[in-house]
Amino acid sequence: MNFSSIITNWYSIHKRSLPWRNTKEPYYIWLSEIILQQTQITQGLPYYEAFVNKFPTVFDLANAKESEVLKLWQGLGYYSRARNLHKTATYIANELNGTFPDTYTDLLKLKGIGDYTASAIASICFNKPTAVVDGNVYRILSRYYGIETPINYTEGIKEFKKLATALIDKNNPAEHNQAIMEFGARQCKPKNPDCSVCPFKNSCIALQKNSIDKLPVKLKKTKVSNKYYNFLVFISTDKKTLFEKRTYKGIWQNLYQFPLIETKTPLNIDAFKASAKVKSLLNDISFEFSLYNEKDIVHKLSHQHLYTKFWIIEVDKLPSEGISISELTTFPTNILISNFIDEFKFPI
DNA sequence: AAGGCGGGGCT
DNA sequence: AGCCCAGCCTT
Repeated sequence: MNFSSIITNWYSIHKRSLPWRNTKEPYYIWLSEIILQQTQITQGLPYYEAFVNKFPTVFDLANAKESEVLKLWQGLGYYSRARNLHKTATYIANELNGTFPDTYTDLLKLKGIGDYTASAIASICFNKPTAVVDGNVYRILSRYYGIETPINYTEGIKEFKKLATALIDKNNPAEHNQAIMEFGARQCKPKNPDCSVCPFKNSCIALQKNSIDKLPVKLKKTKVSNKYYNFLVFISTDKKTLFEKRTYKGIWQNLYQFPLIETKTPLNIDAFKASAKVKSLLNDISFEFSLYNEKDIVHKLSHQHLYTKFWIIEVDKLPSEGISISELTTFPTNILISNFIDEFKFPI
């Protein structure tokens, strides 16, 4: 049996039942692929269900406001996916009459669709022999063939794409692609795979050379920077607060948050009171403030650690136009703000 | 070519 | 604490 047959045989026995495996409708496959980018199935699954429920067709998604899409995406991370999802839905609904492109090349032109996703949709929906190369495929191929080329540089990316393309079953690319990814997720796992039950145990180079835990090779280290976030949680006597949209580039673009003072070093109470933002906002206003959390809440992103304080500022009247506290949960926010709103006892 | 972009789970 | 996850976009 060749590589593809072994993989698809394994898949026919071990595959999980997942909602997007019951359809070849491009809209649903696209939705699932975007949600699952850099996201484990257990984390993405409830979001997929929510999106299918709220936006059953690409037209429903296109007709929504971006803030509605972000609200449903809240907590999933990599929010550019949601913004691009909405942009592409609008394009497909309005310019393509709701019909998805059916080739790798045309799919690749869409916002938010790169090599992996174009290959996935073209193969699963349109039976094109376009091989997917995701984290699972890198791991399986590097181990099985004992390939030590780093997977995060151009040379490795091209080498693995070429190999995956050579291996794909042209008669059944949809099944092949899904099978190899499921095999990577369930059998050829990153840590402690049970190679004793692997169908490739007699031919896997890494297993023979005892190098399973060294492959795939990935060189870059993401360096993490520390930042100090001070959120200003205003509470007025008429039960309003200030909530702002992050319109600038960077993390959490187009999500909402309390007014923020960002510093490179911790902000003590005196520095907080002396800060330009506090002064400008609270000039000529009487207020009382307290600190919600004495110890910083540490919010860890892949490339930043955010040491966060929430400052509670009670005022008679807001320094500028605000929103009703009861409306807070209708705005899309990051998980940090969302958790605070859930846990803090606002006087509603 | 390199770096930014989230949040959760596992070891 | 570090790595990984059905990657993509901008610079």
